[in-house]
Amino acid sequence: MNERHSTLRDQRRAETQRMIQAHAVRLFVRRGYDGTTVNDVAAAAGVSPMTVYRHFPTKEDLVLADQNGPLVADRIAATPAGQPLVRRIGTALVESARTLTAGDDRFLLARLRLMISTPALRARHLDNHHLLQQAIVDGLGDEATDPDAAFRAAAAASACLAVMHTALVRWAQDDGRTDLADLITMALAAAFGDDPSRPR
Amino acid sequence: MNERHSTLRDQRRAETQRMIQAHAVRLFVRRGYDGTTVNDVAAAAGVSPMTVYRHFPTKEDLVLADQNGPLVADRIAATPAGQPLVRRIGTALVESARTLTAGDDRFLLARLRLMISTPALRARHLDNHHLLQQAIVDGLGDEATDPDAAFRAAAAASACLAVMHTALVRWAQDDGRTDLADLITMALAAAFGDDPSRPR
DNA sequence: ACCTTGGTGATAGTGACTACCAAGTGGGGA
DNA sequence: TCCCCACTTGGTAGTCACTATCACCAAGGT
Repeated sequence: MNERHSTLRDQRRAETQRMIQAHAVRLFVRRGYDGTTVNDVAAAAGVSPMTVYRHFPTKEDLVLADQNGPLVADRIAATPAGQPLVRRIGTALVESARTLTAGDDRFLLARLRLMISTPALRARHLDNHHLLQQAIVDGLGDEATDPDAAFRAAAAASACLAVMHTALVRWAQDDGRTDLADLITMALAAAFGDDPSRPR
Repeated sequence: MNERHSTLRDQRRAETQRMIQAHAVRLFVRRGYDGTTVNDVAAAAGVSPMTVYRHFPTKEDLVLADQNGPLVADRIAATPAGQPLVRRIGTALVESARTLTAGDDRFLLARLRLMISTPALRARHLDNHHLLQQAIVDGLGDEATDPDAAFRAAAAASACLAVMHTALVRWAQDDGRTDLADLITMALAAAFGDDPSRPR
């Protein structure tokens, strides 16, 4: 069939998505999330409302959509299996934060501030951790086969992700001045104990 | 003015709220959350849609509304300040779970299953932890005055709440057969390693 | 040259939610 | 006891997110 043929179409599709999202975030920042309708976004982007809904199923996705989720999950699955799970996940989260903040922070910060200040966005953003948590548990597949081990892994993963979210909130409040990786490290230490050498 | 005069009116108000919520959950369980409109709920409860919206600002509140939040926050504030925060919060959560499951579980379980299976409800339920987290940090007021201490407390609180949520999901999946307090204890041990028998 | 596929657009809905305004009712002060 | 008023409720008409269904067009492979 058509597996890798339609790279050009994929490129155009990705480009229109990026363009629509850029207009959306710009309008949301300027007029507020609730003060901006999807029709406004469509008009600003020069497309029909239908097109916006095709690329972003919900209005919230206009802010929340990114490709960072699987990246983090893969990084966690690649950590050595010997260490305790919270340390493995924590390390992967800190490394991901370093990668993420290496580029342009402004767009990321704008989106993050919207996510934190808007209840609907904050809720969905937290709920996305559910997917990441499942990906983590699945990525451990062979290590945690019985239900109890999977449950324990899920508990550890959710705790780490919640801690990261707290650090993200703090980072956004500080306008990105503090290093995100350091914030996550500090938050992880506060939650799980700050002894770096040995599992407690 | 009218401070404590209207106890009778408060009673009636609470009663109609309880009645509307009971009808709502019953319909949601039977026909599904998305398959039930607020008008359906209003009709089943014998009131106008307006009245439903007055008592429950959003459709989600028909499932999520309860009075357990402040109860937990108070219990945490009452824990001895000497112990590490995750242990204090964890203990309070386990005790709250015991209190909560002492009564009738069926209504609680039905609501919980709805919250877990319905994306919009799951998101809001997680977001409610944000309020509880803030209440915990505020309840510690005198103990954590500088911003860094508050940040660390927030990180610990969010981690504990996320772990509790994982236990709640497992509890609902087990139809409440396992003891909720035991599940929370196990999940806390998996995340924080403060299992008295064997730190991992 | 077909014609299949995928992106786009217009129309007409449904349903959650929000003013705004009208009416009844119970409770407390005169 | 009676009346006033706050509280609760109901109706109407709207906005807005989102969906279903139609048709159109522009590639891209055969």
